[in-house]
Amino acid sequence: MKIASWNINSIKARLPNVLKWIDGAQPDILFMQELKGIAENFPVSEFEERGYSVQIKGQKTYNGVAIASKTPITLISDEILEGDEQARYLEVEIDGIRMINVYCPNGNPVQVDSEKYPYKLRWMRELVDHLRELKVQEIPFLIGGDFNIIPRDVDCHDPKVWEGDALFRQESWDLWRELTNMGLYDAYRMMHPNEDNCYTFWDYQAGAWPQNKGIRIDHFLLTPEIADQLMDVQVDREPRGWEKASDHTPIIIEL
DNA sequence: ATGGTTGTTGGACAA
Repeated sequence: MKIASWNINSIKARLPNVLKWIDGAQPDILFMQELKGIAENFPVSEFEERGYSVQIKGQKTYNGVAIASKTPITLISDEILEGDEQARYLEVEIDGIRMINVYCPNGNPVQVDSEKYPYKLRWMRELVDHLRELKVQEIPFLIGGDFNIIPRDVDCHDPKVWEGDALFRQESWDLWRELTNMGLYDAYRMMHPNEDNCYTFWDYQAGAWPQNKGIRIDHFLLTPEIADQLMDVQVDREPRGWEKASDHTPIIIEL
């Protein structure tokens, strides 16, 4: 079973690229983030024509997440923070496996007069607590998406550039540590423990892509039962080089 | 240090 995650940065702008990639890569399941539109405007039929069911949590202009799956999707929950206006979370069951698609808050700018960073930490705190609860209930699960956390120095081209950034600071690392220390396995690092050419995001600006100045912020985390079934993990850099590319590229796990 | 780009929108704001 191939499961992919891709921050597509607008389903409207990216539809041709997304369909092209799906037709080639043939994932069984695709997590999408940053739809940047309401559910009513999601091109459901384009996915159904290709044999996918779709679950959407949309919002005007910002955020938005969706899951496309070859086998039926059962919705468990579509928010992690109660009453959150931002569409960032989908928890479902597919093929008897609990799956969570997240678009975690970016958190920048980090400054006293901005609510962005406190919101990131609040959101992630709620996520960590919820995943702990799933562990207590002994529910095997996988969680994938744009975590907006650079786990370690090796996950970015130049740690100096990211110093102080919301994606690369102590509170974010502490939360990542909680995720891994509760027994969730970073799928990419299971298969590629020392790979430094591992990036999933390159900024549109300043030639980040041609100079390969990227960061690894799109992740899959697996409970041990799922991790035992992991066969392969790849980052597909090809779509980042296409015309009208998203600034992220897909990460694919194979169970 | 700043700005560089893309997307939603039709001027900022987010990333």
